[in-house]
Amino acid sequence: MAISSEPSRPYHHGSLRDALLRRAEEVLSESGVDGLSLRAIARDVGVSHGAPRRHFPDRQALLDALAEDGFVRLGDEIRAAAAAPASSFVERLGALAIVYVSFATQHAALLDLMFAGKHRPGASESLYAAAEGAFSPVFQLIVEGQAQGEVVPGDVDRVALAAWAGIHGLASMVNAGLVDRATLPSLVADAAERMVLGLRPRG
Amino acid sequence: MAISSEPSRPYHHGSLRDALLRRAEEVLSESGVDGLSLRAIARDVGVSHGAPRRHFPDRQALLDALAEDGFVRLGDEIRAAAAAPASSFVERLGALAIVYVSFATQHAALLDLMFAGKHRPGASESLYAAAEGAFSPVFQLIVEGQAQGEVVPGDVDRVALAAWAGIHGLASMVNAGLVDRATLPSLVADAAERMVLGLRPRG
DNA sequence: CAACTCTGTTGTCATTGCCTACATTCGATC
DNA sequence: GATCGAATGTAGGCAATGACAACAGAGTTG
Repeated sequence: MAISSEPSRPYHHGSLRDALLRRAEEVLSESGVDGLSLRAIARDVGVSHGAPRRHFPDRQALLDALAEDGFVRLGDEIRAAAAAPASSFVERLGALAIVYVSFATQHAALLDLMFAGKHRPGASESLYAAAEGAFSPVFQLIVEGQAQGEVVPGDVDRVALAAWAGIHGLASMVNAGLVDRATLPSLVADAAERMVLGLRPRG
Repeated sequence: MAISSEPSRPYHHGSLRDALLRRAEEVLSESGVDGLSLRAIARDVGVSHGAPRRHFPDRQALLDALAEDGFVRLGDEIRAAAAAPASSFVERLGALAIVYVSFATQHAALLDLMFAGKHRPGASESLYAAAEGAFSPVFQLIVEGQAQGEVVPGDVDRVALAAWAGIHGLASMVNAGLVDRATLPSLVADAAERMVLGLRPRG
């Protein structure tokens, strides 16, 4: 299970922080947050139990870093989907929704971490930044939609939030085990359709 | 903090299970799941650290029981809202949504527990039953709506899930701290409207 | 009253997170 | 390139925790 690497490890690992995060994420997806122990991860990586402290003041800091990393990766995927060629606004937004649900369901434990971290008072500034960065393509797309008259005008934050709630809720319910995984794709399609429908300017 | 009660406690507490659950729920809402320690709760209730084991084989069992209790109480509130006099289908369904979001946001940590438990393999049968029982009024209402032609026909589970995703997602995002609490009521109203809109037969 | 079962107590153990002192390495400055 | 301070890792210790086992009191049932 340990990330086996150089046979004779130098005193300084060189990239301990990254190694810890990598291993932590493995454990996270295999055993959930509760199964994540700093000491065990240190063992797996091959350092002493005190070493992680130099990079993460406490366990929560490690979890925050994982969450932040999660937002970054989610942001990458969303950005890629947003950049992909798409004919219509609807198609474009639908693609983002699919990417989101896909990420959320493939990294259930990580998603919990990501959304548990935001409301913690002491959460780092960079976590917030990462979260905002991840969702910025969505906001951007909605602003474009508004400009093109495809989306109801109004405060973007509010409009986006309302629209995205259905997508996030679906992902959340899948992770809770309320949804048969096989029916997920069609549900996502439905949700995306409903989202676009809900965004339409109403006469 | 402890639930002070009878001065000279008999050897047998009489209702230890309930007392533990009550105290656990207090701790849960004050300090979250991570702050919940079996030993601390036992201390608070005034029993030895081994006593809880007679009622909950391990910590997870206590959490499951909390979740189950949460579903029961949520069910009570939903049922009450469903039973309340309401003129229209729309109004009725909106009332359920409000009750749900209200419960979810007032018991954020508990909600996490409730929805984390469902996908755990070893979760007890009664937890599932409680969850289904809590949501049954929603299903029932949607079936009625379908009968009255107010709701698109089709598999109830699927329709209800799709509709409820927006509500649940909104609650989830509020708990994540993405929503200013002041704007919540109007957002819930929006979400409910969108939900009803999405349920309408199209055609 | 005697066996039996529940329920609670006490003591123990491994694990864990966090802390402090110490060791080794790296890097900047002279 | 030597020196000194900062960064990084090690070793040991501590209190708290969850799980477990052996035991004890209390109620129950024959």
